[in-house]
Amino acid sequence: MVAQKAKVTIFDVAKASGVSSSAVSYALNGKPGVSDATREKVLQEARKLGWRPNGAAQSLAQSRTRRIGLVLGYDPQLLSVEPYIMRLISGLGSALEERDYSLLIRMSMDDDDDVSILEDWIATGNVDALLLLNLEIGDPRIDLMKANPQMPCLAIADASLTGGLPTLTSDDAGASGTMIRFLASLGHRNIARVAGPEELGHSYIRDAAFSEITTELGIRYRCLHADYTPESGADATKRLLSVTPRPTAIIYDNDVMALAGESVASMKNVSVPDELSIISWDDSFMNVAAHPAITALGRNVLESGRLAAQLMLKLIDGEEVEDVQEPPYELVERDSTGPPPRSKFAAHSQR
Amino acid sequence: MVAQKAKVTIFDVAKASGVSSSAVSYALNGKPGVSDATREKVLQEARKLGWRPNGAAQSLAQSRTRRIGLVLGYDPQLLSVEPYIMRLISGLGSALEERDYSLLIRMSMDDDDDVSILEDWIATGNVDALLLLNLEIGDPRIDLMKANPQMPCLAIADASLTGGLPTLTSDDAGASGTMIRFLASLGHRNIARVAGPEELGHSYIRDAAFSEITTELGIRYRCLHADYTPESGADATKRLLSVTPRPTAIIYDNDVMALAGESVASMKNVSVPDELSIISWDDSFMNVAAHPAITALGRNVLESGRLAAQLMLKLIDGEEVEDVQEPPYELVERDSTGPPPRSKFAAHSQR
DNA sequence: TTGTAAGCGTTATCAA
DNA sequence: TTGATAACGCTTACAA
Repeated sequence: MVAQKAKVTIFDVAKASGVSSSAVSYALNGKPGVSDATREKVLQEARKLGWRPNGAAQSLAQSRTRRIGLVLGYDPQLLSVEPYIMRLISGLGSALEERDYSLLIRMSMDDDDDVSILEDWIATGNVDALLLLNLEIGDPRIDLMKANPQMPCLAIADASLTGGLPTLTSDDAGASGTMIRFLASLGHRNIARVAGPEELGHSYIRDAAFSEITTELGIRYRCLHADYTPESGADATKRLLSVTPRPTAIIYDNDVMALAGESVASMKNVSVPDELSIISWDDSFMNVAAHPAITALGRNVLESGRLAAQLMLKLIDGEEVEDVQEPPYELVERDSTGPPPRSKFAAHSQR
Repeated sequence: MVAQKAKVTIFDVAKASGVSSSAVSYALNGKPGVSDATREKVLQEARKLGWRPNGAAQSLAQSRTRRIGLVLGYDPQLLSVEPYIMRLISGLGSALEERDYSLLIRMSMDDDDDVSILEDWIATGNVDALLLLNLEIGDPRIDLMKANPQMPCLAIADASLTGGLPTLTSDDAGASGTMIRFLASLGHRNIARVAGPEELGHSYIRDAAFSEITTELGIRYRCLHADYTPESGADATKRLLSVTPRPTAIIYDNDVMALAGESVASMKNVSVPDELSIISWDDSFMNVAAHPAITALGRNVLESGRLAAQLMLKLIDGEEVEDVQEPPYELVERDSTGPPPRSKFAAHSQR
């Protein structure tokens, strides 16, 4: 009842209950091997003494830590620009909580660091499973995990990037199609995209999908790579708005760049959505707060996090895990999208 | 060199080096008690075998986990709206990394949960120190920590809320003064504030400071409490814009609400900054991306995180820690602030 | 300088 | 159903 100052161990509980430490262990863990009477007695004494299992001892004995490891790339800019990570952590955390697991986080300063932290965790047994994010093409982490198949590991990425590791796949290609077709259905035939950094795995997937689908639909498409910051988004937008014929719609790979793009349009007196449609990849409060509110491709990141946690727990339990698809993207139509300016003539009206 | 499948222990290293396990331990930990020759030999064999200390065993033997605990309130909305937490985590993580510490995170679903997670960590010894955020007035966590003085604990909050616990104080009162005086110097005599939830400790501090300072300066001040979401920010803005005489400047307690407020102004054809000045408390990419770009009160949250980490490490080392001040807020002037509309007449022009 | 052995607090095996 | 007792892998006091 009362929290004890001195640590109370199972031996204290054993003495108080008048039984051995092993009986106590069985009783406290709900395992067979003790009579109901002593079990009752032990539980009572344990509660009375305020006993709680020592984490390190438990980990040592069971080689199980009840922790899941996540290495975050140290890029304060990216980390704070992207609501994604925090939402993912929320989802992970809430699902882990249900199983009394916690999330162990370390920060890597560069890619080598990233790998060595993972190596450390694998070797020291400090976590029960690993979650891999932001895989790049030919990512060294994949080889590392293949060399250590005993460590459960889940990747969140397009399956083409994960080399056969258990994967929670994001449908970036499908989402690309959704957006292009949405714009096409509004009448747009000349669209542009302000993408994220080229070396990121999902940028690569998106790049490929966009090229393919726009070609297929006979839509003019132009892509500029930026770095997710408002400055880079504004910059790319300025360049795109000076191209002739000017694209009638721009898709931004994140919300900050979309907002920055909308600001540029406003400054240049390019009316949104009358003269220019804007879509943001990944939805957030920013899109709602903007004026006009920005149409966005949203996904339930929280649910992704929960799903990822559940899959890792399965892996830890030794179950087979098939690749699972993230909750699908959904287009949230707001006020920043509309038909292109009088289709045919738009291309001529500016020179 | 090559990663081993089977776990290699100090006994393996001992056998390979032809010495005892304790000699190995001394050698590997750089402690005196072994000759340079054997130390050399042991280090060499350890590397050859790919030995790494087992985390659980080390924790058990030293009662030291090299982990710091952080409980996050599960409010996906707040967590993702606020770049603050992610930036703080980045700062914490980077400083902890330098000392090979990691961050253990759990998610609490409500206040009771919060306390019981902390209790659990204290009792099971799963972390070496705790970081407390978002303290409320009369927060139960303070009593908990006072009842367990053996657990190092740092609070990030105004010192008036932390009941004597080691504290990294944020100067919310001072910051309030900075903003009010800035607006006053521009000529504003009628300002409003869209605040965060009333029950939050720092809202309370800000509320008090604002009332006091505006009274002192003879400035008309009105405050509406919202909940950090764009909807609530937009709502509050609408109400404030319909008050007579209309405030000539609005301060928002976070950036999302500031952006939403700016959108409302734009919709109502209230020109920013000509007719209305806007300031955001806490700076982020949103403010830069907005149009007009939003003047904001920024602070180096990353540095706060690093500072907090260093203080906790000191506490863990048993050093005394005096209360420390967070890096100061700084006003970043952008395009959303300016003098009020022809002072005297502004109040009359609307009825 | 070195090795032996006793913790650290559990879990789990094996006789009794 | 019980209670010794041996892991788990490391640190460290104490002997040699």
